[in-house]
Amino acid sequence: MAGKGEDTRKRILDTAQAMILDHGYAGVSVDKLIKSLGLTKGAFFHHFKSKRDLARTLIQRYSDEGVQLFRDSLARAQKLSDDPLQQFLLVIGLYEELFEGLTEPFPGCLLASYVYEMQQFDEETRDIINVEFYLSRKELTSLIEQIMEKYPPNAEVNASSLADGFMSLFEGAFVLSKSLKEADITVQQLRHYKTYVELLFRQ
Amino acid sequence: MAGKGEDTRKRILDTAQAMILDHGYAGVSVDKLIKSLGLTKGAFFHHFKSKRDLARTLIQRYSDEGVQLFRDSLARAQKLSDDPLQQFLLVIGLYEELFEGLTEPFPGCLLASYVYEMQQFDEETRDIINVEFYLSRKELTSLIEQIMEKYPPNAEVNASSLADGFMSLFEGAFVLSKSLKEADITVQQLRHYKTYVELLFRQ
DNA sequence: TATGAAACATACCATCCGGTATGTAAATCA
DNA sequence: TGATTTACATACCGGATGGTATGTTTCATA
Repeated sequence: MAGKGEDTRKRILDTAQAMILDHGYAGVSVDKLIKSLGLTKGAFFHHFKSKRDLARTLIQRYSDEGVQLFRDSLARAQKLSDDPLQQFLLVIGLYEELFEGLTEPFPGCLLASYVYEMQQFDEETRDIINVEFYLSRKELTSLIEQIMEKYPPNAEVNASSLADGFMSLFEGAFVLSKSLKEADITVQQLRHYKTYVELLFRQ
Repeated sequence: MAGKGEDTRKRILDTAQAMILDHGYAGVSVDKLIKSLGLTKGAFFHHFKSKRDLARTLIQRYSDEGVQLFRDSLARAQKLSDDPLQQFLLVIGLYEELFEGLTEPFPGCLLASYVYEMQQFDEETRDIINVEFYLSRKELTSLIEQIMEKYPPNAEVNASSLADGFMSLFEGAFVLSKSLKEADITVQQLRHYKTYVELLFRQ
């Protein structure tokens, strides 16, 4: 059971994240944030000791959710197949499902938003972003290496850069999607990535 | 011959662009900008009637340069080959060359930087970004359609989403590159894209 | 060499910014 | 029930912000 305090804290985080993806971190003042929440400064600084504290908490939450989503997806895929290639294709399919239903463009990636304002943040906050990308790369690379051992690729490719390609896909698709206001760009790029993997490892 | 005024104007634009890619648009105050340039407010507001004016001028210049680069690359490729597939592969190769020599990560794409602060800008500025993506997509799609007519693809793909993939590649690679401070991510992703195109259209 | 415009510099302003100090109602619990 | 903590609200502060008004210097040109 979440108390009222935790509920308000979550409301602040959710609203802040949505606003930051549209205005940027520096573009979201504490005043504007609390006004759109119907709160006061007292409330905000009760839950977060500074704006930097909010920024750090926010990106940590976002990063944790991202890692969790990937691990859950992989776990589901591993239950459905023992073959690493099939597992990877299933994971891609699960991400497709996530973005298939959207009528509006995905609001964007908070990591990318931070990356383009990197100097606004302290080292601890910047490190959270780094760790997220390193961790995702590591786990994805491990899966792709299993695939490459079993299926010799039809072109000279490198496992970790193929993993980077998967992460990069979302970052790129989100930017185009946000600007062009087209909801289906991410799904289309996921399908291209899936096709690429199939063409690479198909005998 | 550029007078001293035009030179200062260019210096402001160049410095502003570099700073915005690190701090975000809202994170670069006019004060900080002129301080790092060794100028005064009088100088800045002589060259730009407002900060918004700087933002608009900056993104227009960046967009124009991007379109120009693509058209130049395509023109060079067309001189080297009559085949649309070879032309596309050559264009990708030319972009590879551009990013091959870098020792530091590419500072990022100003369009993406703006996209993640979209609400900071007026409609005219937002439109410049839109037009850039639409135009690039259109010209790239046209080339890919020529390829598809001549070479039936080995998988069911769509020309415009494949074009989106090329633009998306840079946006994604820049984000990873900036965060991980690895200079070669963009080149690696360009090589993957080239491999994908080859696998798609190879008989 | 006089003149006007371009290219800056200086001083100032209203507003907004993150942050603090203090107060208070409500929930928790010994 | 009394004491303490949690969860807010109010009022205020010093500094930064974008922008303006008013200079001064440089420089081409007539």
